[in-house]
Amino acid sequence: MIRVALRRLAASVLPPDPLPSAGDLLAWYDRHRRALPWREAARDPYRIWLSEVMLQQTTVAAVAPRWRRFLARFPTVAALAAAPWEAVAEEWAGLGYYARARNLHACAQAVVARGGFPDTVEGLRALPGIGAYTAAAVAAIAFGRPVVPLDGNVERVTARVAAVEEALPGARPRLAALAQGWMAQAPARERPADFVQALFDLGATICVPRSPACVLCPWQAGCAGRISGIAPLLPRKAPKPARPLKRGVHFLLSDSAGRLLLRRRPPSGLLGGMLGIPGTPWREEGWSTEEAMAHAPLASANWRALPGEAKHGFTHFELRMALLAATLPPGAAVEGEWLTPAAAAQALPGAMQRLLALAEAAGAVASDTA
DNA sequence: AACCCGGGGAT
DNA sequence: ATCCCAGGGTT
Repeated sequence: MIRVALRRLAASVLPPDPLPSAGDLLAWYDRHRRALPWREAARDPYRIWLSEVMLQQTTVAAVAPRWRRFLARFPTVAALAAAPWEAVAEEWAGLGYYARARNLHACAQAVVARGGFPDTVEGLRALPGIGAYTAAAVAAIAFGRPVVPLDGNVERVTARVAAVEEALPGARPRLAALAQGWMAQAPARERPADFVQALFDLGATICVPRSPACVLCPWQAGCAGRISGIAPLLPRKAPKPARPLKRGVHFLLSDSAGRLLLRRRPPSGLLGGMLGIPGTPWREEGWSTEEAMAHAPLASANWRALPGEAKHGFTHFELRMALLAATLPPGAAVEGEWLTPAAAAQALPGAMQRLLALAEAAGAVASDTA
């Protein structure tokens, strides 16, 4: 209450904060911009869009090689649209947030159907997998629209420069308005693509979450957070709840050729549309052997428990999986797809790869270290 | 508004 | 162990 009163008093007595200089930031960007693969080519909306979707909650270092590999396999939006889902899923395996891949595929088909990418925020926003952030990012970077996408970098830079003490996510509209106000200045509005990427680079290389390098910052002189000494504490965030522990039991069935039984998971939900190793649902209560066996792909087989557990952390829960292994009895038929261990390691999400590693450590599958 | 959805790197 | 990352969809 006292703080709010003081801020009101200050606002009534002191002149308004000077706007950060877009020119200073752009001059810094011209000297220190990161060399990223999607900045090398001309402004191809397909390549920009692909990079933005891959970069959702995924680091630049992880995306760069996958972006190149994806484009080598699907060089155009038409090629992506025409590809079968299985090929897209295989190419996305390991990148996480698999709804991104499903929406990417649907978006490519929608873009081809309408004859190309829309060049406005509203048009982009209507496409599958394109939310407020990606619409603004593609509009600014690929089409030169003067809009600022609000990502984690821009949130952090803006909260610090303006010393916004309100916690996320409540502060988001205020931060977006502040950043959009900067874009309205010259020369930012003449270089929208560079200005938003300059904000990204500032947040990624100088205005980092912990220990920001304020002495190197082109905006240090006008940064209210630095001046008041609270920059490293911003932006404030609402506390997150603890993650529960869940357990599951999985079944690794090998045929006489050493191939493994996998099944395609349901198209929506956790790891949706991806291949998986058959198993029980994942729940907080543990599984008895009898109870788990009801979920086995084949009841009559030489199932044996492998030592240890596979652990995997998801955003909202921690997972521990036990693994039973068996070989396919002659003449038995089961539903699913048979893949070699090497092919499985290529196609499976990380959680399932943990199970494969457990099996390899127990000598239950051929380790493909060749 | 609340909840769901991966994986990897830095600290 | 925790935080963070060029977020989006569903209900």
